[in-house]
This record gives sequence, structure tokens and C-alpha cells, in this order.
Amino acid sequence: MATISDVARRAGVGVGTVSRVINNSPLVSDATRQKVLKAMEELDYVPNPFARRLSLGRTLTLAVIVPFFTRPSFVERLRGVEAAIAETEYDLIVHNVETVAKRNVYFRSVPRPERVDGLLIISLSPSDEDVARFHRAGVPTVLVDARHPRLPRVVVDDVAGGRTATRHLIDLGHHRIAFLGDQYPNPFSFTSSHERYAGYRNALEEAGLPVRPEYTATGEHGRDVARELTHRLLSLPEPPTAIVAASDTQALGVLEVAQERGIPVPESLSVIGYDDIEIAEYLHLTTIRQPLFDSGWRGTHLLLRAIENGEGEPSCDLLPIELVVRATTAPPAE
Amino acid sequence: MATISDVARRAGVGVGTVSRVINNSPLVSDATRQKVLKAMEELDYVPNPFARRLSLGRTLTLAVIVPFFTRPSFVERLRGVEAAIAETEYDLIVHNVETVAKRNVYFRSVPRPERVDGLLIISLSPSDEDVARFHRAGVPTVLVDARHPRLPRVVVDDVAGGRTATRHLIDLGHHRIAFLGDQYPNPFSFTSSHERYAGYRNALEEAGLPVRPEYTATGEHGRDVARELTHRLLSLPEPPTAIVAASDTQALGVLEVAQERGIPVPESLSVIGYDDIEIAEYLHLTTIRQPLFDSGWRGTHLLLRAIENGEGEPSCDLLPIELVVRATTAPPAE
DNA sequence: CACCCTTATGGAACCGGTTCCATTATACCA
DNA sequence: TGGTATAATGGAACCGGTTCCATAAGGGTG
Repeated sequence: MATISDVARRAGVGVGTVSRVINNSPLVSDATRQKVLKAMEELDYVPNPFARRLSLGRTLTLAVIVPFFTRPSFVERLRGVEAAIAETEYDLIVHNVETVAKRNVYFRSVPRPERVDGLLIISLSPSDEDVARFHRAGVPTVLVDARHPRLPRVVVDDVAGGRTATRHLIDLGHHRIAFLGDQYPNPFSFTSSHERYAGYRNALEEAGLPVRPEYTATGEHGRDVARELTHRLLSLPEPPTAIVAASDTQALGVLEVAQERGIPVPESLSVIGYDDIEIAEYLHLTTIRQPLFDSGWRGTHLLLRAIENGEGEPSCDLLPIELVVRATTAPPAE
Repeated sequence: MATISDVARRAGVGVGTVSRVINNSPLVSDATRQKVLKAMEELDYVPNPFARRLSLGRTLTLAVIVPFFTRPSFVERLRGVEAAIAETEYDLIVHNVETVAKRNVYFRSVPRPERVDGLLIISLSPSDEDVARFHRAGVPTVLVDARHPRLPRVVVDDVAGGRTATRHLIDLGHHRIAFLGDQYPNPFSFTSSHERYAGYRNALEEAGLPVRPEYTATGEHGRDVARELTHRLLSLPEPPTAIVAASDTQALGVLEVAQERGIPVPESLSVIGYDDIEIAEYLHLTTIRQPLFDSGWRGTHLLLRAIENGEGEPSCDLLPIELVVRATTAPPAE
């Protein structure tokens, strides 16, 4: 591979001049610039990025730590991140977290200034201790779909989302509304389901409806667990006429069980999901849409700005949610 | 940040010795090793990876070029890649391709020895010219779900998959079987749909059934286009009693249209998909399962081996496919 | 014409590691 | 006891860039 001094020799100039051409310095005459560009072309020269980074003292690398990057909602966020980074000179390294141990390892080993210029964390809320470490390391860090008062973040208002979903059912005339979500606390400290639950409670209270404890069903995230929970809810002496699911995936479990038990949706049971993943449209699932791609995109821009200008006061971008009414919600039977 | 000479100074040794400790050289006495480890601990020292790479002359980085990394089947392959790399000291850089222009840019700029130690290409078949360039650059390259005679690759036998799917329908008693897939040639040179089509034809011919041109419907990949194509097939004077779809996504489009037109599945129309993505199980879709995660995993190991031992004769790993019979296929009505 | 300022340029020093070579200390052997 | 192989160590050179500093050439001014 050709190096910068090969180019310098061929063009009959010094290495400093070649470097200046590479970095578009105005301190090069046009004639010289042409000579150098010609030599670079002839040698098929591309600067060694690692030498460049070492010398610049910047890594030109961003890392993202993301849990379960196969789940559709995380993939969509990642796509936003990728799209934003593709326009820059940064490389992106993705760290996929599937166990708490892995998360802890990454939280310790990734945010180091000699490793990355910035860190993006998706859907994982770091502890105070973690955040203190990030700050000590001096690595700008941005959260997407996660919270910490001392870090800039892009979030959607999950409380409002839960409230909107529940409100929609109340407006249709439902009184017996159940909530099905992730258990809380959970090993990863995922909070979104819990906040949607808070919104659910708010909406009930605002409408003067009781919050019946037997109508709260939580468990590990996933369709299979959601199925079990649904069976439990529908076997109650007085079963709910509507279910708010904390995610579309869980709503799928509900729909599946309803079908198995011969309960027509939406005639005898209304179901609302959350996320509006691709399959939701196919299934005509009423749901709460959140701007997944956009959250990744904006988080990345927040991070790039923090790297540019220093961190400043941690900002909090609140993205809007949107109710998408399809065919799984309707007024109750009676 | 502490550097290697800070550690050397603190431990009262030379930088060479510290480097030997870092790299587990046996040429360090136990006493010295302990002193150095203690100094590293106290200074919270971690070697600068970029300096290390520059000095080693290896990038310790692998790149993967993957199209549409939100599509479920690609995500699952990527997860296999990620899992294999997480066990090594390599970093992974993901390049997402959504346009032909982007693919061409990545095919030119990514495979450079000063940039990556190895390249993995998923589902994109490079041209002869591309491959010649890869070889000239001296970057070991492995294909997953793509083919080129001069590159090692991990593929599934798409012809066999298409034949198995079609055969299943023939065995059920169908005679009027249509194929719905991607158009070919297409801008990305995706070949899998076309090969599945070849398998479809083989199966028909083996069974002595005619290949009716009006039963071949191809178009851009996606559910919406699949819907249109399905409408066309079902509006034929003699509509098919079964449809082989080249992917689960396209099978979803078929199911959706069948439902809209009030055609019961599988009683009046059998549908079989391909991939066995997560949602297929939920929809009880009969399909061909291919080992997606495993393909990424094995491709990565092939690449690591090629980096270790030099490339040798390009190998071709053929992964098995499997028929998964669920509830969307049955004998024809009459 | 001497002076100063600006523009262009070459090249050494540096980024933080690895590795090779020279040197010293120790052990073993005849 | 001298000689030699071996283990342990320090440090210079190097990887391939960037940047700063010194220097030269040209242009304008009094």
C-alpha cells in the first residue's frame, strides 16, 4: 500500500504538503495541489485511517450499545443512527446486549476516549455510578429511549402514550380495561413499559374508573409470556373488555389467544398495542406509533453536536406519539 | 489518559517490558509482571487500540456489507455475525446498503487492507470486476447468501428450497401452482428468488406438470407489490390453487389479498413462504426454513480462518433447508 | 532598495503502541 | 574458573499520519 511519503516523493513535494492537500488546507498553491492529486491518483492512495486517528488524537468512531438488536423496534432505531452517521466521516461500532453481564461489560469497557469519540445508548438506562464513570472518562454520551438527568437524551413520552391508548378505549365506552406489560423492576431496568403503565393508571383515574389490581398483568417481554398473561386475564370471573399492551409484540400474543379461545376481536375484546412495527399494519392492529427511526437519527445528531461543541446542559428531546386507529378496537359489546 | 510509558515509569521498567506484559509474552519474570500489572491497575490503563493497530499493521476490524438491514432475514444473519465476532478481539463495522449507488461505493471503498482485515458480504453478489479488485487489494472476503466462484461462501440451496416447497404442494394434490417472487434481473442482482423459481420449475417438470407462463408473477420485493401480483394471479380465468412465494414477506401479501377477496386459506388456496421469519409462526404459515443465524456465524468463522491461514481454495458451505408445515397448505378443494 | 508581511513549502517531532537488537545477570558445564 | 547458553530487560526505530516551526520566495510600501 502506498503511504503519504510515497505520494510526496512521486509528486516531488514534502509530506507536510501532501497532508495539507488531504485536509483541504488553503495553504497550498493550485499547481502543487494538482501535482499531488495526480500522484495520489496514480498510486491509488488512500490515507491510513488508523494512523490518521492516532495522530489526530480522535478516534472518528462512535459506538452504540443496544439491547436485543433483533427486536423490530430496536432495529428501526438503529437504522436512524446508521443513516445519520453515513453522512459523516465517523465509523459506527454496534454492541449488542443480550445479558445483564454483557451490558455491564460494555458500560465499563466501551466509553473510553482512546476507543470512541462518542457513545449512544439505546433503551438502557445507566445508573448514577455508570454516568459518573462516563463523565470521568470524558466521553460524550447520549441516551435514546432511556433517561438520566445528567445526560442528553431523546425520549418519547411513554406516560402520554399509555394515557392516550387507555383514553382511546375509555372514549369507546370501555370500563373494564386491563394492562399487559413487562415486569418492573427488571434486570435491564427497561422503564418504558412501566411508564406506559403509569399513563394507563392516569387515564383511568382521570375518568373516575377504578384501577383494579387483577387487571394488571406483567411478565418477561415476549409473545409467549404475553399469551400466558392473556389467558390469565381472560379467565377472570369478570374479564376485561379491552387490553392495553405495552408493545405490539405483546399485543400479538393477546390476539393469538383471543383467536384460540374463539373471542372475536374487536367485537368482544379490544386490543391496542404500542410501537407500530411493520407487522402491526398487516394485522390491522390499533396501536401507538412512536418515531423510532427519528429517535435514532436525532440522538445521533445530538451526539455529534456534543462532540463538536462540548456537552453543555443536558437537553431532553421529547418526540411526539400518535394514536393509530385500525381494526382491533371498537365499543364494548353490551 | 495513561500511556504505556506512564505505566513503565510508574512500574520502574521499560516500555518494552510493559508491552510484553500486555501481550502475554513469556519473557517477563513473575515479579516484574506483578509490578507492571499493579501499575496498570493503579493508572486505570488500557492500551490505545489505534496505536496498537498501526504498529501491528493489522486493523483488527471486520466490515460487513448488507442490504436493507431492517429486513428480518438480514437482521438474523447479522446477529450470527455479531455473535461470532463478540468472542474475538475484532471490531465490526456494518455498512447498510439501500441503493445500488451505495453498494458500488462500499464495494470500492471498504475492501482496503489499511481499513479492514476482512470483509463479509451478505446477499449481494459481486461482479467479476469487483472480485478482481478484492483480490488485488488482498482483503480476505467471504460471501453469505451470495455466490461467486472465486470467493468462499456460505449458501443455502435455494433451488432445492424452491423444489421442496413446490413438491410439497404437488404431493398434496395441486396441479395449478403459481410462483410469486422478485423480478430478475434486478438492480441488486439478488439471485435467491430466481433460484427458488428454478427449483419450482424443476419440481413441476419432474412431476410432469406444465410450467404455465401466466403462473409466474414477479416484481419488486415487498408486501405491497406482492399484493398486486396476487390480485393478478387470482383474477386469471383459471386461477391457481396454490402459490409458492419466494419469501415470507411476499407470502404475507398473498394471505392478505386472499382474506380481502374472501378466499379461505388453505381450503381454496394454499400458500407457502420462505425464510421462516418470526411472524411466520404467528400466522401459521407453511414455509421453508433456512438457518439464517447460522449462515452469519459460519460465514464469519470462514472469514476468520481465511485471515489466519490465507485464503486457499474458495470453499462453499451448503446449509440445509427444512420444510415447516403449518396451516396454510392443504389438498385442493375439488 | 531595504523592510516587512503574506503565502508556500519542507521536514522534524509527535501520537502510542510493537519489535528487534544490544546488554546485563544468572545458570550450567567442562 | 573461564566460557557459553539462556532468561530478562531497556530503549531505539518504526508504523503512517498531522502539525508546528523554520525558511524561502514574492509583493507591497516608504
